[in-house]
Amino acid sequence: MPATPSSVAFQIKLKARFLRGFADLSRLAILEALCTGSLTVTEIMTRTRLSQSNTSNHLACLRECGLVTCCQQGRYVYYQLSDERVVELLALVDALLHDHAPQIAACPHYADAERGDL
Amino acid sequence: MPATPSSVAFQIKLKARFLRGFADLSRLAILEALCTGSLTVTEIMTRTRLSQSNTSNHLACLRECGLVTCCQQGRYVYYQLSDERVVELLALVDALLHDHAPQIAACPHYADAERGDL
DNA sequence: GTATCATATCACTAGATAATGATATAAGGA
DNA sequence: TCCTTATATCATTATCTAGTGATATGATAC
Repeated sequence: MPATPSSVAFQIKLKARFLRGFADLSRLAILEALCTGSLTVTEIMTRTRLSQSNTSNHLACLRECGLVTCCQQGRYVYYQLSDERVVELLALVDALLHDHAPQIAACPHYADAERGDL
Repeated sequence: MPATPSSVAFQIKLKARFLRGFADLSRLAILEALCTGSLTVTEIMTRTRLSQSNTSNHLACLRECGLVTCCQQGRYVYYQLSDERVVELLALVDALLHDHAPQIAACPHYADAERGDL
């Protein structure tokens, strides 16, 4: 089944990729930080406590998938969300999460599962 | 930084997990299929073209994270979305995707990147 | 022009996770 | 009861991807 650009399969593939932008702890932390406005890479690093190269790699990923945009000013690069609907989406997830949090917290299928902190 | 249940870090972790439910090609295909109504496991298998055990494993994942619910009827198990807001969320992603599809399609950071089908 | 700061790039590795295959369970139907 | 169908479980494997460390680039300050 080679996915052609217009096929349903291809659309779902794109959607999965897009959602993967949100589905990582580090990238999500970056996106949440950017919800309050634009930040430099260093500011993002300190807020998320990610290493420099890790932050930069994730930002590249988010940039290439169109979730964030950036503009250089002097030696600083400011990043911001590319679309206000990203905030909307995160808010919707929050609302959904509110009702399902206990189940998700208890889900054993994740490597980051920590029974201890519940 | 041990994430306590109430901490911001913990909330982001839960959110990332929740979003991972959507961020896989197979699970997303299952969720999309269920947007039209409840289906048996076999029906899901044929629509998504996933193997039996793979389908079952993903359904377990979705079930445990509260994204779908199921009810057994005879020897069939019917699955459905647990919350209409899941449909809403997928629609919002569609809208966002509409504007960012070319970028995402061209993003080289994914293993499933197929330059050929663009 | 040299040192330093801010950021990007990239190969590599460790760790996470999706897919497979074998097996188990449980409900009808013959 | 035995066979088949529908689904679940689980260990193993194959694959993917996040994180690291080294290095590169480019801007400003001295």
